Amino acid sequence: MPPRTEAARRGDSTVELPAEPTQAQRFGKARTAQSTALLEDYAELIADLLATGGEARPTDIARRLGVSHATAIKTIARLKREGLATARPYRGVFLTEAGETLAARVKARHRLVVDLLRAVGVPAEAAEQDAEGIEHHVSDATLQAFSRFLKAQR
Amino acid sequence: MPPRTEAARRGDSTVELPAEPTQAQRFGKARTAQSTALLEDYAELIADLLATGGEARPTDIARRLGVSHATAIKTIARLKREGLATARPYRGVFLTEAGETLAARVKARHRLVVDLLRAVGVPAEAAEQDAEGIEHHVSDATLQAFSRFLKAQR
DNA sequence: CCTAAAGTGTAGCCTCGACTACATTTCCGG
DNA sequence: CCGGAAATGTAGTCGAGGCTACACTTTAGG
Ligand SMILES: [Mn+2]
Ligand SMILES: [Mn+2]
Ligand SMILES: [Mn+2]
Ligand SMILES: [Mn+2]
Repeated sequence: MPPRTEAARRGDSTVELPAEPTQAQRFGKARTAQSTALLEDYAELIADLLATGGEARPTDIARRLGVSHATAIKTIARLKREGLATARPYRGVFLTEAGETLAARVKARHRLVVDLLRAVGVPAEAAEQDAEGIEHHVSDATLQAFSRFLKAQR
Repeated sequence: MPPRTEAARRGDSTVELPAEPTQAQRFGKARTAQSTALLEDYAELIADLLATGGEARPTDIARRLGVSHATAIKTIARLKREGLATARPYRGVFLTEAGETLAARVKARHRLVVDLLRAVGVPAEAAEQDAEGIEHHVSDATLQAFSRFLKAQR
């Protein structure tokens, strides 16, 4: 069953529209972003717990995320593997330099996304809810645009 | 090791800030949204292929998404399980009524997300790229706000 | 018409992220 | 000071979503 799609052959010198490889790259990047989303949320949350309560315990993390403590512990193991966190058994979780950097970036981004949603008229609770997922798919270019837009708003 | 977090006990009558169960629900919803993201992208793409080329073959779908054809076929099986698509062996994939409804909704939402990003100053390519991930986390309330904002823009 | 290339399908493997069940460690309160 | 509750850690299972390898249809084209 050879190609039925005779159009859109390689070799077209004149660009026209969202070509197939372009779309494939977009989907691929979106998949990559998703794979780091969980780590970002953990880093942000751990930093928050450390800042407020002074310690980040697996059970606290699990309760805040709405998952079992076993799940949290496994993901913390992944954070350690990726060099984002350390943990002393029965003594809580801590962020490495890289982890803190990530957390700070993620926190600022989260805030910016919520602010932009609010600025275009999204109700508070919907903005908070949607931002939790949206934030992981916002590129630097988009983030800068958000920032400029908010600055120009006032 | 009993609870160290004495504050924020259940029974607080005076609301104050993003409580723990609230945050857990947000994360949970974001996880749910993510689980349907792939099906949404497939539905949208299949509808697009059927509308333009007349047929949606596993290989075309795979190439457009940037995955192996085996992966595409497995996900198509999930679409069938969920009642969103049908397929006759060696004869391509089709959408059910539910699948078409989903595809239409997803396509409109995708467009709206891109338009809003562009409207707040996001460069074209970044808007297209980020929308691919963002779209799956935009609630109806947010979508309505986007629509209102764009209408008011002009 | 027949064959080889393209498409399709199946099987088996992997990682991630979720869960439950159970074992171990810590530490509070009587 | 010690017993039990809470927290922590470990093991095993599951489904989703990737992949490669291989077998089987279909069909274009010589
Ligand atoms: Mn998030
Ligand atoms: Mn966040
Ligand atoms: Mn998408
Ligand atoms: Mn889309």
